[in-house]
Amino acid sequence: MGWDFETDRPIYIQIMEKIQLLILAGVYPVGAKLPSVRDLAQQAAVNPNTMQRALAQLEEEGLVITQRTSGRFVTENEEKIIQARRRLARDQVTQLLVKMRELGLGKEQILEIINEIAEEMKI
Amino acid sequence: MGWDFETDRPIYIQIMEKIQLLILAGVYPVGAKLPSVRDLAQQAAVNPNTMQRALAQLEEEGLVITQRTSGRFVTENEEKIIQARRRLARDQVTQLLVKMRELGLGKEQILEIINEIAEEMKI
DNA sequence: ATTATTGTGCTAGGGTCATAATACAATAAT
DNA sequence: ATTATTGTATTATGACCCTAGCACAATAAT
Repeated sequence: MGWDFETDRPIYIQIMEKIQLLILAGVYPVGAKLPSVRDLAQQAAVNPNTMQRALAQLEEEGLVITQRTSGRFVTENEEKIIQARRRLARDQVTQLLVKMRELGLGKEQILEIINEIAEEMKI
Repeated sequence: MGWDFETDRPIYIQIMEKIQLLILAGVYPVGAKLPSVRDLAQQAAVNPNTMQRALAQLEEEGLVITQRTSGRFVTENEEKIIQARRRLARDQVTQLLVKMRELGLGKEQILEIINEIAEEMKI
């Protein structure tokens, strides 16, 4: 199968973001063991080098901890996860509002579109 | 000066998106002449080849028309611009809602964050 | 004790992206 | 008529990305 990647951004960054999202969403819970580099690489249909690179990056964010020969684990620090989730959500919203304002839309128009699409997506 | 670019995506794509946004926002009005490839390249502090590539791409979207030796112009077809603006706005919102849902947030929480940030941005 | 699994490191090759430096043809400007 | 401006094309070079195919050291599993 493999994961879906956009063609215009480095794969290793998209992998990083995807795994981060899985952690923030609780798919990989606090303290859980991540699959091995090789397993994840196979899941994503990507070269192990690329997956290794993504995971090494993820480590710098502090959400993941490496134990040299037993594997990688989601941090036990739940507060860090909560804050990262909050920050990601706020960043996404900020990014949207900036772009909508650049398009010349006001708050009312923005909320209208959001409600319209939320309806379509059954949120 | 030069424009701001993210480091993780091709510059020519970011240029394409930026000029498209300027057109949709009316900074380059219907029928207006765009600056020349060389001028735009200098404004953006980018190689003319890169700017040329971005503009050639923009052309395929149909928002811009080229006249071989007099320059490039925003399309006279205002309806096309309106539709493109509407589509961009909807795509941005959809993209946000998908990500927020992946984060496990519900509609109420999403709207709360939006209002909070809209307040901070004085929208 | 042996084997398997873990993260990690290395080199080589092909592809895309961006820059640099020219060049050309068509037409607008003078 | 001459010059300047326009989009466009070409070649070369360096950087980064991704894959491929290895290899090694430490430890978990047997």
